[in-house]
Amino acid sequence: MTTAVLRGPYKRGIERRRLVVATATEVFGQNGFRGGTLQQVADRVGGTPAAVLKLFGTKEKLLIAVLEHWGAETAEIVLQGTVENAYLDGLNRLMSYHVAHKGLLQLYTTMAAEASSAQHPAHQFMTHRYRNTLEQMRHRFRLASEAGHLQRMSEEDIAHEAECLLAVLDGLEIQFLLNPAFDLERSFAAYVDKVLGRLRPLSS
Amino acid sequence: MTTAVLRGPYKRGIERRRLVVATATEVFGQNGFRGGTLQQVADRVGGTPAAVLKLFGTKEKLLIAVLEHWGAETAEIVLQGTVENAYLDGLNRLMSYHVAHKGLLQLYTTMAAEASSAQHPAHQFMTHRYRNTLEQMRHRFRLASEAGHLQRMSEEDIAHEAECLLAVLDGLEIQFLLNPAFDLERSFAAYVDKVLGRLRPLSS
DNA sequence: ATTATCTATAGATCTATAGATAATGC
DNA sequence: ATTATCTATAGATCTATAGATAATGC
Repeated sequence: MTTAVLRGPYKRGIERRRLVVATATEVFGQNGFRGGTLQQVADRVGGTPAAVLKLFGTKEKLLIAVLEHWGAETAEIVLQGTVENAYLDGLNRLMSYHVAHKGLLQLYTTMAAEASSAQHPAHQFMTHRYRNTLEQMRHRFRLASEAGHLQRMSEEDIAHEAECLLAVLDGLEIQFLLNPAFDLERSFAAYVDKVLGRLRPLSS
Repeated sequence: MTTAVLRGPYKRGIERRRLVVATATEVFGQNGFRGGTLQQVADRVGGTPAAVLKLFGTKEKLLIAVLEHWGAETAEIVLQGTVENAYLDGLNRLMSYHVAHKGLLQLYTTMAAEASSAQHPAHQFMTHRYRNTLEQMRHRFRLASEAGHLQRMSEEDIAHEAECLLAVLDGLEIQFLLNPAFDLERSFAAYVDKVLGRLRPLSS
């Protein structure tokens, strides 16, 4: 009776997983989780649904992998922002990234809408994500305000600015997806400028 | 050889269609068009998928009926706004309606995201809808500005205000769907007040 | 007599599993 | 020897159609 030794995934398998995640991002983004199929993913990577499932176990686990990849990717970009601008420059960078990676953007907006049903497998992920994002935005406005980079703001003002900022972000992204000619980066940057202009300290 | 005489739908059939459209709004809103099934619709109205299909022909035609119903319903509400406020008060009313009719709101946001793929049956409908909505918002800002209810605005300013207005509308709705405790009406009204305050003529 | 609904079913999916074959890496 | 991939397939859907039965309204 020999003991089975787990060696973990091969190098090629890891690379394959990466490709499948990127492809599933597009498929789920364009058709939603329930509408997108493993067959579509397999076709696009040149393989079979069975092979895709062996790599991730179930369709739901594949979605989780896709969402986590998306979360890590975007968080890193936003954190490149600076305190002076309440990290709004990081959000500008995020817009550029989204324009360049439309599949990820489609996944994000599709999941935000689809996952509002409590039964959806991404429901928890998305509600947590939104709560966290709003909290971080408030935190950054607060930091910038306390450091004197922005006016003094009440907690109410901070909450409202954060809500509107996230809303404009999501809303302009939808407009871009429905009209590829729409200049997402320019429009969002204009909103950011307007916000910063409005909230700059009066003294300086 | 008798000539077949078309009598059109019975009273009960018309009522049934209304119920199916309302139910399909929820089903497509919660699961998307591809994810939502005729079986789900049939279960909720207490019938069979075959009966639902006989009323609308195909699943796609049912979606069209749902979208047209939604378009008519919302357009009527927005038109209750006044020129003095660039019809922004009509949008406030729309928010109240959406809070009271969550299924319709879910359909709207889900379709906006899902239909960005050119293959989606609602693609044309949604791209047209967004183009029209933006055009109407610009038109209303222009009217209010020319009538002296708002500051003089350049076409660029008007375009940017319209984009942001629609974006905030969509974005705050998503936040509400992902967090039912979120006060959508209050938040949107606050944005509207901010916009009107910023754009009121300096003289008055 | 027309419209509406149901049962039954065709034909095409979809997810997931089983078992065999191929590729990778110790 | 383990991991990865394929073929084949089970079992459960899904849309849509055909044909029979029930309900509606002239």
